[in-house]
Amino acid sequence: MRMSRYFLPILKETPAEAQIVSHRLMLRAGMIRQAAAGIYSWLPLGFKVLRRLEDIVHQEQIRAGHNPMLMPTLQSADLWRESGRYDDYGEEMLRIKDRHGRDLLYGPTNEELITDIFRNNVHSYKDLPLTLYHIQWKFRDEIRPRFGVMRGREFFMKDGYNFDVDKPSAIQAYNRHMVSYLRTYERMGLKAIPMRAASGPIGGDNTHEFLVLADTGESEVFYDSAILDLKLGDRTVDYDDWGQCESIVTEWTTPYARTDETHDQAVFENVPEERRKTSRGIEVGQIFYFGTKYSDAMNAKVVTQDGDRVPVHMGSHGIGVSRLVGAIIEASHDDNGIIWPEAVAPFRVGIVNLKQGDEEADGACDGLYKAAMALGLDPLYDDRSERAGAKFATMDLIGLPWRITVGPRGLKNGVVELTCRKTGESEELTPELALQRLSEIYAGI
RNA sequence: CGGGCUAUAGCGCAGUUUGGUAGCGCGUUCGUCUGGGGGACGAGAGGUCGCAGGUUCGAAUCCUGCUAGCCCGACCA
Repeated sequence: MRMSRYFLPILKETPAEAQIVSHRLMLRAGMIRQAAAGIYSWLPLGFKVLRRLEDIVHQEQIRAGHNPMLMPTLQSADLWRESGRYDDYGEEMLRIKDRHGRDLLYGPTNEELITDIFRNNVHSYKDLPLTLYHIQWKFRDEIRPRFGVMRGREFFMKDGYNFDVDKPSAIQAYNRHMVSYLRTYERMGLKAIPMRAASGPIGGDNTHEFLVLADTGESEVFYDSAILDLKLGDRTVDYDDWGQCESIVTEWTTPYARTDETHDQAVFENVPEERRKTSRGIEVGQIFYFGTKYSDAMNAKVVTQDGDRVPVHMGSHGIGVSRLVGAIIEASHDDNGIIWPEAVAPFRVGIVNLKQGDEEADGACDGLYKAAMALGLDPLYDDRSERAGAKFATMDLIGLPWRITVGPRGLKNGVVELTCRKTGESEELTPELALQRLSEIYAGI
């Protein structure tokens, strides 16, 4: 993309309403604009990041054998009356009437709808296990939305639901989800720690939250620092292998890691003192096993091998995709702006032309730009007639992981400069070598 | 929902106390000079002062009502 044709309304000054760093940077970098309290438009740069995250979530869910689908944002109140949650959910649920006076709601989650789909179409144990998920906009009418996309009213979320014939296989689904989530966050360049959680309004006993450590996090967290060293890396996971999933879950849930809701100081003190850490965390996902809560209420039953009709065991699992955009920025930025992990960067490389209008510089940049596109490097070429300082400041603000700087001084010697946003380190290379280097970096991502 | 606060040009703000017809910085447009970390000079454009009503010769300024947004708390992925 050429910046001269890109819609990138960056702000030099910080808008008054933004309090935390991710909100400030998302506004300044032209990623979002507020439409109403807690409701945002995603401008091209923000939308690109959102899509990158969505893609990663889909890939990892499909890899785990889960079925992508799409449910509507608006739901009929009737199903929620059936589960009893129409009254339980309270003011957070946005209630709407259609022209016929029928009660609708903007879905804050989808247990009822998915259970309805399930009970109408699945009747036998032979169709299990089954996990359905979608990535869709949700709405919770928070009393006080704040912190930009971190706590908006409208948010983009992956929510998935597993259906199993009994508890052991539902626990395998739980484990499978934990592993797939660990992979998902790791691919995004994030350290998200599974922590034992309280179950909240969805219900159930078996639940973990995934938290990204950041000073601005909403939860206080207590953990054994040994958990930070755990990595899936390039381990291959067979999601049908119950033993393997269980051992990975055991590995990740053995070190102490809890939020303030479930924290137990006595247990925590068994952790060696030097590894005992307290911090704040942003919740970016949660998994639940809640048994037959909804299948009982909504009569979702399957026939077992023995011919019995039993309520199906369920769990639900969520990843806050739009919130992750903010969480990643909270965890990865400096005074100059955002620092995107390579896997989620909106563009993989920025090309800065230091002397727009100079025949040699323009020519070199055009060549680099086309070659980078051909290599799939998705470059953003700053071809504006701005001065060097303004172009650098823009690139730093929007946080592309790599920058190629092209100017007359280097071109005299046949080189351009490749700079890493994160470390600030630069290297002079021929344009060909710079592209080759980037291809290698991105080959594994 | 309780407490506090704000609303003036695209953004950040001053002006409101003491009423006299709106200003600064950034951005933006045009021109010239520039050209490796938000450059300089010159000339422009841009505002029903959140909305409605009232007081007054006259309201951004005073009064009443409303709306929207922000912060703290409770709540929350």
